Amino acid sequence: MLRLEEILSGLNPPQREAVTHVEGPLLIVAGPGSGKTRVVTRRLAHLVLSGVAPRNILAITFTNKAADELRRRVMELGVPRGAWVHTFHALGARLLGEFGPLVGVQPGFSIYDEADQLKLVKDALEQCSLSEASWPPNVALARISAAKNRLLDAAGFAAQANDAPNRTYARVFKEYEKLLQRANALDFDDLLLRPAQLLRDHPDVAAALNDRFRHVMVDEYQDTNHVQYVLARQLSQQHGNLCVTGDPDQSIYGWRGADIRNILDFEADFRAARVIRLEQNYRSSAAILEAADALIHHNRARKRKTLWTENPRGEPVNIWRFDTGFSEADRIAAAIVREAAQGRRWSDFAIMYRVNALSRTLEDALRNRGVPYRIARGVAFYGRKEVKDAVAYLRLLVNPADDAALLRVINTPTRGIGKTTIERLARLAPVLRLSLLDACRRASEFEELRPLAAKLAPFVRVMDDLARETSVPLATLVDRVIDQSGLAEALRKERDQDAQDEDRAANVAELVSAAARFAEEHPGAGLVEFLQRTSLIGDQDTIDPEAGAVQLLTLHAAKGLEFPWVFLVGVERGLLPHERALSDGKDGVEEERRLCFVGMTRAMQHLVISHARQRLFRGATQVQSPSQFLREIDAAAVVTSDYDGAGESAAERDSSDHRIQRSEADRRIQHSEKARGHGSGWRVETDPEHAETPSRLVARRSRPADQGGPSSAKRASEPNPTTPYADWKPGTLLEHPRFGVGALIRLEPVGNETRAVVKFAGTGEKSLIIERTSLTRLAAPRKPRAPRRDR
DNA sequence: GCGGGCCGCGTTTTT
DNA sequence: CGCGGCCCGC
Repeated sequence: MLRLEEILSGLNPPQREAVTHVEGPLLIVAGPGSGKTRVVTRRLAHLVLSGVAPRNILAITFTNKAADELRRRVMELGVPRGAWVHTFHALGARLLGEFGPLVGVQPGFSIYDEADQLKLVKDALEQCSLSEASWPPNVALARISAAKNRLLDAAGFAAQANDAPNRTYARVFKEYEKLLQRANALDFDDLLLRPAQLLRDHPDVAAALNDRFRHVMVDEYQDTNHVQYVLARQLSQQHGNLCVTGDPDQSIYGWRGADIRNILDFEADFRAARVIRLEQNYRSSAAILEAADALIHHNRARKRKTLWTENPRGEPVNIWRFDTGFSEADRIAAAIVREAAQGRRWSDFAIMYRVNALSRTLEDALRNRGVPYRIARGVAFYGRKEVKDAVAYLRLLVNPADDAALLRVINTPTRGIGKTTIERLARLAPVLRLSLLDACRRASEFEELRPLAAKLAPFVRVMDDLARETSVPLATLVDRVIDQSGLAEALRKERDQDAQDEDRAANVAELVSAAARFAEEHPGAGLVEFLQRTSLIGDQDTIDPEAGAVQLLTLHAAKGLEFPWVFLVGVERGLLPHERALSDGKDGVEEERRLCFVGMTRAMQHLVISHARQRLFRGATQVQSPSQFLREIDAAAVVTSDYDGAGESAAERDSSDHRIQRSEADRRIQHSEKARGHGSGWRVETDPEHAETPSRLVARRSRPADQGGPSSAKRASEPNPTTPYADWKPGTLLEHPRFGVGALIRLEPVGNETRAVVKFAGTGEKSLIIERTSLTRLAAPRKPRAPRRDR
């Protein structure tokens, strides 16, 4: 059971003060590494200890990952279940599930993602007879989104549109809303806007929810936009028990509508608000903190905050200068290999950059040196085309009015239903006041559609057959949908024919596992809940700091994470601060500075900030100059090294320099070898438990083995190449064309097939159906790992 | 209806 | 340089 001493143990005075604050508005300004999550979880526990029922507590986060983490940690503290812990969007969806009809939202509504939205806007433009050339759909969409963030619906936007372009956008907005409503669909912004309207227009609901949620907590408050601010306010207006946590210095989503003033003005907005500052940093060395603090002091839009730490000073922050992005990448890869040889785990390192485009060079360098890595970007699982297709079938099943879903799948896999057919359908369905699916179904009843009926019939039959089976267990249903829609077969055929490096059939099969897992974790939940969840999952949720690999990520993706070693690359004018932000004036630059601050403060022990004098960008070499931010970092905390520049000192010309030169030659060798099918790769020692420790991860090089890598480590013994998987043991080395080499963790029977759970050092853990994927036992010599995009 | 090829474009992206 | 969208030809 909960005990006060336990809840307060190990807390510093301000942390303790924050945890024990119960009544009234509270702002916790939490600097980086100040134990914020700890305070939030303990505070929630303390509320319960003081007599608040868990079900009367609402905690709002920004990512699913943060919500899951908070839920888990609160439970570990011994707090009984019952508190609502959600992202803003999931909360909105849940409230609309309950009160939706009051604001015109019907049960079973679909949530449209950006692709769906874009399609809808294009349709709306067409309806308004506007050309996409003069009225770029993404601009229109941005206006609509911005309007919704300001709590304006189509009518509200029209009312305040006082110039010609905005009046046009207002027409598009109105049409867009009409299409959404016809599909019984909501976009992401609606998940916030509608609940805000609900609470505004229905005081009884507002009162009931204030009564239900006696205590409201909002995390990452610096990143709230206007609707979120309004929603937080509405939900706590009557009791005033709103506790927000955040750090204005880490507000990095202004470009997306986040309003830093929400946190800066909290005290003015919520009278008698208590403000508690968490300023002691437990994460970073004193040198790192000092450097970051010096940088952020150049911002004007801040809240007073004095960061300090009791941590040792540590090494100075390193600034590394390079001639090219290539030598930058290779030097970093080499440094990681050298550190790894000393016993650092691969997952101790992160490489951060402002734009995704910078990741390629780094990937190449890491691959060349046999370093396993993971990228936070990339098409996340639910973003993959084939998965979205499968999900669209499910959406259509739940919401037959979901026209966007229908358009996605009506000819996927191909059924000979093409542009003309679809156009005719789309033109007539609204006239007949039918959803597209109903129009398909009843095509033979209408003269204009009758010629199409024969072609449409098989598709309609698929949907009708599936609709009759929705009572089977979730995973079974998902499996049937994939199977009976013909998706499974089409993807299998595709795989067998053109042996591409991505196993899309395995990806949709994985959706079945995801459904099974969901059903297990959420007993009683059905397809509707599963879909709601999948619609709200983002890339962020795929970052796994524990994976046995170096993590590559954008600065935006880095927030909330920490790593013993951080490399911040490409810190050059035009890149960080980014040129597009420079044109936004001072506010733009301040946000870029905060971004840099976020990156720096992810580092625990070692921080390397690098820049190159020239960089290959968009096929052309660009001359780059160092970022102004480098000058703003306290010189006393920094050591600068010029790696291949002309003006370097003799002291700088150490062995690492030679390493670079040699590695340049190596790269060329590797390049030609790759072309001949002997590319580099890595292999995993046979103990998956320790797959991430460098001593077990053996870089396999085609060049001589004295390259400074962990080459002294034991080599994996060559596995027997031709044994059926029945005798595959944990630790067996397997190869997958997409994920590379991994170690088997376990086998599980799935019907009459077998699932292999495999830990890939690059990608992390995956479960794959052996029969349906080309998972092979590693044979020597290994084939080149399918290159992601080598030339 | 579908695939090949060409053209244009290219921050960041919690949901 | 690489991707995605779009157009055109089969």
